[in-house]
Amino acid sequence: MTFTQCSSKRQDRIYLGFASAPVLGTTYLNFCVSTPACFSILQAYRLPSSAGHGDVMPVRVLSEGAGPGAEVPKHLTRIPISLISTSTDCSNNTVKGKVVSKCPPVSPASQNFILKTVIQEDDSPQNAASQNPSINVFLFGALAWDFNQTVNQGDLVVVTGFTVGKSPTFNKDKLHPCNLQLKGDDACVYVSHLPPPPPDPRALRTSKRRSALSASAEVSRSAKAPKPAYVKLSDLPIGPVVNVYGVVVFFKQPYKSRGDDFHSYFKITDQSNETIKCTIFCKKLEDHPKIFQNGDIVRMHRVKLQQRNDSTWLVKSPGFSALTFDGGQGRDIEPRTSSLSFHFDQEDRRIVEELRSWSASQSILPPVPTVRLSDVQPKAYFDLTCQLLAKAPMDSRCTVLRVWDGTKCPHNLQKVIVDPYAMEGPSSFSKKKESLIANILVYDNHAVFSTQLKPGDFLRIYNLRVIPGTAKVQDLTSSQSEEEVQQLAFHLHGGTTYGRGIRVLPENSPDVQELKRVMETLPDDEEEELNDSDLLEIWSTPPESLDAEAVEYSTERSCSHDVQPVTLSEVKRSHPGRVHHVRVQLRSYEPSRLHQALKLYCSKCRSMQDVPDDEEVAGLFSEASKDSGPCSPPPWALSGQVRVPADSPGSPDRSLSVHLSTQLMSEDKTKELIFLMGSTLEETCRLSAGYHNIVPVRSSGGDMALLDLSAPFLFRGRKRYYGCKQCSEAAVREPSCADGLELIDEKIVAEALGVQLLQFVLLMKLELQDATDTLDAFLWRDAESFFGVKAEEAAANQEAQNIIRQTMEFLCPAGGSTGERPWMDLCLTAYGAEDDGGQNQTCYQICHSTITRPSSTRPNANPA
DNA sequence: GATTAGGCTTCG
Repeated sequence: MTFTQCSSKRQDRIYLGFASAPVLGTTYLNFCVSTPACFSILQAYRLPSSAGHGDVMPVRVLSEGAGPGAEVPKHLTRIPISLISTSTDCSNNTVKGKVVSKCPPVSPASQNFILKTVIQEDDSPQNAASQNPSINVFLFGALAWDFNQTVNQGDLVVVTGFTVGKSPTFNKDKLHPCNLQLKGDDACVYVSHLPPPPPDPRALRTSKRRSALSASAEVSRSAKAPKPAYVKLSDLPIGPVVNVYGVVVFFKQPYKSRGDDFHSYFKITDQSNETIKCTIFCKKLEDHPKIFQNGDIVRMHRVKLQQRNDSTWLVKSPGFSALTFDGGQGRDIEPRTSSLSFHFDQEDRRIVEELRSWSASQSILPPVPTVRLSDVQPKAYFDLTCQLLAKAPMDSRCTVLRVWDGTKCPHNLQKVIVDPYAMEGPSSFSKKKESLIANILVYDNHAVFSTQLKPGDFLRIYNLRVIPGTAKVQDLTSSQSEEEVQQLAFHLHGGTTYGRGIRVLPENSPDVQELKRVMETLPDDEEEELNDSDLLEIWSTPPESLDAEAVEYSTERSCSHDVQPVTLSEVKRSHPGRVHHVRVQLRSYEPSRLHQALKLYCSKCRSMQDVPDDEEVAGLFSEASKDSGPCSPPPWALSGQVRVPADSPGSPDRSLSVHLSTQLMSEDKTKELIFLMGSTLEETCRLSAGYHNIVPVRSSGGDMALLDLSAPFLFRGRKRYYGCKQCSEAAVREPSCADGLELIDEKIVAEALGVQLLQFVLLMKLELQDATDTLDAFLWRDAESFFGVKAEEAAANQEAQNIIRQTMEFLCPAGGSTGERPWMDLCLTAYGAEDDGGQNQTCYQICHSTITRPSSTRPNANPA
């Protein structure tokens, strides 16, 4: 049996409508013959008196097709839009452009219509969207009405008889400093219509799979609504609302912005070779274009080009809607949308097919990073189409997705320890299926998004990173030998760069269909029979995701509280004074240098202090030895000399003065307790090997006194004891051992000396985590039972320290991932406490909880 | 009604 632990090496740091205007009455239409350019003329001819205009108005609408055409008078000179200024001579000039937007006519005064349209130079030398000049054109009165009836987006117009005004909206729309105003007898518009699309009997067939309701909605829509015109991306005017089609060449999945909406960022291109950035904000995720991969074709209605920061962006405007199509040639043309009602006909089909074949003939798309698990390469980034089998939150920022795509990755894959209770979906699979499963750790925003995923979902995970690493594999058959094996981990880092994200694919998507076909060739889990050896393995080994040590380490609650386990977020919401049971992982802990976890605690004044380090203590000894004036020992003491062996060969032994209790002398217990004066810390430690209790003393004004209580008042073997400065009334007194049998220990000495004994405690702050939250909890009162180690022992012996260190390393492996941290069942108490600023806060303490260790690290089982 | 964000890898 082997266990693995991932220690993947960190690499270097490594987004026209038709106004339902009141009926004006009859407009008189007069048809003329078109020029080769197929122009029609819109000219005021006559308006009924009911419209409130003069009897005769120069309105004439001339339609293309059969009949005589119209010609733009030859004496008129065309001027480029870019050269229009308020000083332009209007009488003999024309302006020609494509209608890129047409607003509904408005009627500020009753029946006095105004219509705004934007025309754009269609044949200027430059082809860039921002370069093609366009201008606002305002039409008044009956001309506005006729224009609305006759002219469509995309039509080519020539206007004459205009006046040039200053554009009040130039600052906003950046279109043109001037506008054209068409009113009065001289105003005239020549129109060249876009050819109408041929009728297509298949128009409605694409909706065959849709419900009758939506199909009928389409029919009714297409019967009533005008056909939208689409603007080529190179012709996009800045400002006006337009409709567009484009091939996606870059995209990010919609993600929650810092504002209120989801944000989609993508780029589209078309046959004009213009690439346009699109940035769409929508509250609802389903309103965003459903882009699955580069090459997809997006149709957007009611968007506008906006100029900002030296660049242009396509943004949505009111009434925005989007359809998305697979961009693959020959694939079904099935619009992706959540809208029940949308217009889609043979014209759309033609546009999609044209874009597909155009895009197939170009090299506009980046290489497809979609690979299967069988083909993954270390260090690569790739898009994975897969099925989610199970998932489990690892902590508040990480979720593991257990996925498969029916192929077997030839590399070793990272194992992840998952709490079976936290797993959504099966917590184990057959051995065969298990070998096809990849554990994908998704972080941050993706972990949040993953809460919406359900086992069984088909997913595409974008920009998944393959991280090569090594795992320590312990082969128990060869006792303690460890070998390192290469393995791969899959991470979906937080953020959206390079389109990182997760998308649920619909079941009918061709990629999912393909995936299903592969999976269907594999035997079902249930069909696999368990044989004897499998059974044996199940009995004798833990689940594969647990490592060998984890089997032996476990946490237990020893309390008798009858409460159900709760999540950390629930703990945080409850009031202080309660007991909670939680199932958590250790995210981090303080102090990282474990010796700093040792504290000295006074049970009387409840103060806590750090254990002084050796340097500080040595300083106190050296200070004390300077006060070596004459000293009269107390009457109960006998004074003498003690020889301190030299610390190195060649140097002389040193003699120090000691004082002993007369009573102990009489009992021949000379080794039990000595009062030692003038020694260094080091000498005191050396002597502590031969004397059970050593109390360092000094001379103070001729009397014998204890050292400053920052130093230990007592040395007992390797243990040192400290007193509370605040609560002690220290004086050198003879310990009383009434029966003479009592062992002299720190308590007896402390009591005799009037020292309030400080207690060794372990104090740690553990950052706990579960799927819902993190929480800082103190481990203090029950720290000794948690580790099974006395704090006093930890202060004095290496073995005890090792146990604590190993336990912490097991609970929170250095450099280890969340997946490698075991789950702990803990009992927490919540209590109110004042912080340094006197503010009330809730604190948490771990209690009644124990770690049980494997035998190899149990105290005394394996003395070093 | 405005805001959000506006690509260009990596904490885990």
